[in-house]
Amino acid sequence: MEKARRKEREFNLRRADILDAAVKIFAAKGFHNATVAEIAASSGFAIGTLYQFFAGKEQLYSALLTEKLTAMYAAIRAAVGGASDIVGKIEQLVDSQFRFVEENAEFCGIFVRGDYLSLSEGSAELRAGIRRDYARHVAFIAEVLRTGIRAGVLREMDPTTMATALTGIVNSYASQWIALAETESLRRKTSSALAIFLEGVRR
Amino acid sequence: MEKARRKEREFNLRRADILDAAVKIFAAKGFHNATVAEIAASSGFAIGTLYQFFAGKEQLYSALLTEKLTAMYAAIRAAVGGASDIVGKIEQLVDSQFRFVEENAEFCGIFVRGDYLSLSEGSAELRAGIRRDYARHVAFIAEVLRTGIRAGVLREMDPTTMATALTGIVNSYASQWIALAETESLRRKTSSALAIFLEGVRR
Amino acid sequence: MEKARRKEREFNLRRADILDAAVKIFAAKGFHNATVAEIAASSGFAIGTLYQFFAGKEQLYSALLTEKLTAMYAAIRAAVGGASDIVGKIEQLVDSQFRFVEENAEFCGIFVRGDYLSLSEGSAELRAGIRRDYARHVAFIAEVLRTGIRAGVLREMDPTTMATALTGIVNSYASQWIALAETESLRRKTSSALAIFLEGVRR
Amino acid sequence: MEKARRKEREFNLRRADILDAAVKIFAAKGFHNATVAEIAASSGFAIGTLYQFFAGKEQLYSALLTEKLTAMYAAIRAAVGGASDIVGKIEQLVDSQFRFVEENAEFCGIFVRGDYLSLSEGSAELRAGIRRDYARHVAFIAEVLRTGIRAGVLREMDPTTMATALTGIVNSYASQWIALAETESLRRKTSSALAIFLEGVRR
DNA sequence: GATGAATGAGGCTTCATTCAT
DNA sequence: TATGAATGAAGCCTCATTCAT
Repeated sequence: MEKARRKEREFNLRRADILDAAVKIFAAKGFHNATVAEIAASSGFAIGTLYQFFAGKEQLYSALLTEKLTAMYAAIRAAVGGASDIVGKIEQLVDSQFRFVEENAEFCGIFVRGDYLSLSEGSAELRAGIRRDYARHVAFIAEVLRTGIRAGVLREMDPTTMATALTGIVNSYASQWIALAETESLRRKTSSALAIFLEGVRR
Repeated sequence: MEKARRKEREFNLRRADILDAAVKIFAAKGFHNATVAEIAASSGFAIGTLYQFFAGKEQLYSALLTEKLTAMYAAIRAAVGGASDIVGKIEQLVDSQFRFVEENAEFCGIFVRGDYLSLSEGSAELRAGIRRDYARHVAFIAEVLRTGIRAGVLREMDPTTMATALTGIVNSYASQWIALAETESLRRKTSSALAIFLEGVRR
Repeated sequence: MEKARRKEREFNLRRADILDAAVKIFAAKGFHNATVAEIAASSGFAIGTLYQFFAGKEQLYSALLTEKLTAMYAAIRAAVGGASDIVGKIEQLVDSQFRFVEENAEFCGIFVRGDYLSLSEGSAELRAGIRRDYARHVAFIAEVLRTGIRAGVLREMDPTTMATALTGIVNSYASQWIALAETESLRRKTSSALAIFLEGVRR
Repeated sequence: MEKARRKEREFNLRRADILDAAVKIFAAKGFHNATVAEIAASSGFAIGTLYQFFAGKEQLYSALLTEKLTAMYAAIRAAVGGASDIVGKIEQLVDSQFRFVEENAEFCGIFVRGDYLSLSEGSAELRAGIRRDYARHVAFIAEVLRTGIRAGVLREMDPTTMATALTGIVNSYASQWIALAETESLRRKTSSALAIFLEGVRR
């Protein structure tokens, strides 16, 4: 059936419209201060319509976080996979994350704003899922770094600790960029972040 | 009047009791899921009594954040001031922050949990204040680092960017420690963080 | 036109299908907890289609009650009309009602469940109609009994009161049977009900 | 503490006020068409206040039914206990039930209206409880009648069936009285009901 | 000063009904 | 004619705040 196809495509488009509207509101006001009515109005649908796409406010929020983060992690892995040498991989790590932040500034604002997890106690599931995915991401980075250590390019050091430092630097640059609503490209900072991580700041 | 003194001292003690109870609740459930009734019960006061110490829930939360952060920044400055050379200052920067996190794990959990800013739109004031203080903190660190650059110890590089990287590393270590509820002292990680920041990870 | 005939017949068949599906749902969950979507799904029609047969949920419910009850009253009258003597008529009264309950257990469950009248204030009409029909039914029974009194078979007593007692006994037997989901035939109880009504329980 | 006493008494008074207001509304409009706001307004409290006395709308309704029915069953048992001979006991059974109906016409209207059980599927508990209590009541009546059979006063017959018939007659009289909003005392009908139950209608 | 019961605005969600396809 | 996605009014409930005791 051709019809079913089109239906599904339209469904996904509308769903994406809602998510787009929701990101803006959630990023601007936080989970609790955003109202379903507001998101509905902003997405151009009636309140009831949202409930045909998402089972509730929390599920909408949850879908937002989960899907975007999944995409981000995937993009980063793809970028890293495209580089051949260690340093290139680390550079891609930083650069692809910066690219994602630039392209999803509003979404990332949720994290800088800080309320990405202020949900009812019920949804420990989402919290756990996000944390698990983050842990996996750090583990992935650690694995990349471990290769560098084995290759003798990086210092002998716990790779997870190294990965923690790297994500810290990257997140901090990104947070600054978002918080200050800087217009200059964040990606220009890639080399700076990379340099500090690789060479340190001591002369 | 001696009486007025005692009154004030008692007032401050009670106020601190409330804040202590509030930290635990806010850290455990987030701003919106914590109820005033809960905080009152946990602090041993009646609901109405809380309103004699704080004008409202947001103000209580605000006081909590502001005062703790002020103390933290002050502690860091004091620690840095106690060191004479650049590297020692940077070490104190890291170490004193780690110490604060260790001693205020619950409070810092608020930040890792992420909802430190999920307030009503009205309190943009608090948000702005926290951001301003953070910016000042970064500026302070940048100033320390600038001295290091001038002294030829650190690389020629934008000191604010350097400071951003440093706070990123420190926060990332701290977040990991809190999120994983690690028991081992966070301060043991000081040298590791310092090494990465100063020397980088490249062999 | 032959076509119009077939159309009408089809219309009535579909209508009956919907009513059949509706009885089950209403009986199981009550008027308010049953949803139109549920009835539509269960009857195999689309939601919108239901509205071509019934003007609304209440009207559907109303039609259900009215038509079934009308059929029941008619069946009872027919049965009573088939008997020649008073006692035979009363026996038919009881027996035909029991038969209807057995054959329409789900429908009667609506009454035992109790929400046959929990409608919006608007539909006082239906309420009134059902009550009127019930009053007529009681009046009909009273008339039958009056004949018995005149014939000297029954005690001198207000026939309406007698009729009230009889319907009470019958309804009570039926309710028990439905509530306990008994498998044994309810009609076996006809003689028992009749005996109590006619002879009483005193030895 | 004298204070706690008074508090509790006041609490119960207010609670009773709410129940009184609720009976009227529920009886007039049914469970689903009655709104919490309406009950609150009618009882002179704010909406939120109701929730300090009852956990929710269903619990309020549930308390209403449970408490009233418990009182009714208790009153009936007390009345029956006060009679010495079988016939006197049966008479008390009928009379005390009629008295309760007269004194609680509004409440009993809930049953005549019929929606006493149209609750969400969740509260099967209440439904089960009411049915259990009713079964116990019938069993109690059956026990009384069994004594009459043993004493040779009543016919040899299944006492539960007899009890079913008796409750049917009584309920039917009561329903008529409520439905027709008759002003004449229902208790005058006690002897009529008793006569039919004991002697039947056959001359 | 301390208390905590009362308040009621505001949020999330449901579902009967409509109407464009 | 049949469909079922969209609609939005209306209801239940929460909880920060007040104020009479």
